[in-house]
Amino acid sequence: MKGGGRRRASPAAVPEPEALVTRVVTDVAGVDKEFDYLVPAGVAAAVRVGTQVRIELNGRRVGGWVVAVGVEPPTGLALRPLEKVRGWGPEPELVDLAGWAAWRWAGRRRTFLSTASAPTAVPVLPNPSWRPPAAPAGLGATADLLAPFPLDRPVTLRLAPAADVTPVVAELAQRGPILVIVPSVNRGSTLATRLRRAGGDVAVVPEDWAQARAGTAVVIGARAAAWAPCPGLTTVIVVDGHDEALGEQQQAPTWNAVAVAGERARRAGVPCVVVSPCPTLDLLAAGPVRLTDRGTERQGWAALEVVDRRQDDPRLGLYSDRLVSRIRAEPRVVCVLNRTGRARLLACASCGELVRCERCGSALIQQPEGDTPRPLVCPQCTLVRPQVCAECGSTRLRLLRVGVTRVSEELEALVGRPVGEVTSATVSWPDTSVLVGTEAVLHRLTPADHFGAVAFIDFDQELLAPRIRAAEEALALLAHASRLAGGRAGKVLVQTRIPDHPVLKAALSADPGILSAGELPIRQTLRLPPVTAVAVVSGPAAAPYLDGLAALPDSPVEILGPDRDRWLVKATDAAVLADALAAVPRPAGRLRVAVDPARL
DNA sequence: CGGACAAGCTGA
DNA sequence: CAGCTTGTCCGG
Repeated sequence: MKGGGRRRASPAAVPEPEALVTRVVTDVAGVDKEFDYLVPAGVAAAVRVGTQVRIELNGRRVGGWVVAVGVEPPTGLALRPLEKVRGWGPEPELVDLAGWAAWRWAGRRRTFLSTASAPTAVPVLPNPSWRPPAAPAGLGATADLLAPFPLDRPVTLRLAPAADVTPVVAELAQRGPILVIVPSVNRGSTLATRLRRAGGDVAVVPEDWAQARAGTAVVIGARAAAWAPCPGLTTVIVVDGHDEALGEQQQAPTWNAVAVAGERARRAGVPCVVVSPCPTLDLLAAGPVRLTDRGTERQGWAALEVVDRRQDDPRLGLYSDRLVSRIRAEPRVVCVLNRTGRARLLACASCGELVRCERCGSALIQQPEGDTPRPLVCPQCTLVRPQVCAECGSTRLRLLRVGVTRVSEELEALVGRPVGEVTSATVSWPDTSVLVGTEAVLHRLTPADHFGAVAFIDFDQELLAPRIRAAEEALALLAHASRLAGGRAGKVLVQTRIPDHPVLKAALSADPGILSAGELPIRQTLRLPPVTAVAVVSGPAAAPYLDGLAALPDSPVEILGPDRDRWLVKATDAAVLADALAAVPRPAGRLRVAVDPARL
């Protein structure tokens, strides 16, 4: 702090040499620049790195974050004062981490600062609450896994799907404040409840952001919690580190909570502990994996039954005899099919033409409700047309791919019991002993719902999905189902025409290592992550940007494409890729850079 | 992002 | 040449 005996700040625009000046990153899309402002004497104590402020920029009031205090502004500028101090913001270390993430995923700092901030203004902090949960009575087979951790890279603990992570988290909380990142809000509230029951002070973010910022024993939250405040942090824990929900896949920047957690822990000099029943190649590449004994691991995976459908007549449809008899035999079953609605793909029974939207070309689906014949609707542009073929006018249409609604109707008839339906859009579902749902059903239910069996109706859809990590995600589904079904006592059934797939072998023997051993050579051959680092570049401004990348000295990146106006940029590792992407100035216009996306 | 301002197009 | 559109620049 300079100018202890500072004179009163004059209202004049020309700063006095000793006036306190801050540097601010604005919360305005498109303004990726820092601006300097004077700190009014009355609020100087509240202004630190991370503080959220309001400033006047070009005649309008906008939000921003203080990223430096006591800077030397460029000469000859008439500085404005800060309009207002909005309240507490991210810790200074997280402001730095936002800069790292902006580099790592070719994004903007404000995206990450915004994620690291409270949902509503926090003018004052509550009192800290440091009470940890009671230490677990015994850790059993997991005790050895908690041997001293390296501080420079994450460690993955391979715990079976049905294993409870609460004792591990409680044990680590004995060392001081911990940050726990989980893949879903549901998972977070379950864990929070258990830790609170054990007497721990727990802040669940984003709701309890202010308490987390003030200081508490355990901070828990979903993906964005990788950016939650946690004063005195001693360990970062990621639960289900394989889960794709830990990565932002929809919009750029496509950051990943496991990578943020790892870097955050490394910078703080504390361990990053990742727990996963099925560590991905990305996790294996990031750091060592610690295993329990095989017997313990087996106990946490459900018995898997593979129904080989290669010999079945395709006209038999989605339901093998074995599937139907198993569902009849089980007291409570969940069936999973990753498609909503009645019919996801229709063809004309006379001319064979696919039923597509005449306006936008996407496949029309059958309206899920209403009178028969059900009209056809376009999921893309909401065009509606009666059930006729646009080519030949025939009204006879054939179902090529069936959706969840249709399946629940058909199963009800086949099994002779009422069937409920759960999709991501479902608010509440009936208390039936058979449920049919999209993958969302696995996220909505918990082991406490006592569904002892999970059946995947069309598992090949998962195994063959056009995503880089499709196989790993398929194994993750089986792990999730195993947890829901209650481990060894539960049952998981899959219908498939690829019964020898490594995913199924791995789940059958409760050994996820079988899948990684098979996947790594594929990634090596195709030169895909984690062997390389890739980015997909698209948008109107992509072409000049790629010209810039191609012109970089020593060609650090390989450029492939364009394929449908998208280019693929490959480098030997994430740092080389990030350096290259940052070295080229972004041309004006819209440009999307997705680093390490789910699909290419 | 959104305002300011400059350069380009149009029509009477 | 007013009146309007389109493009580029800039903000402390």
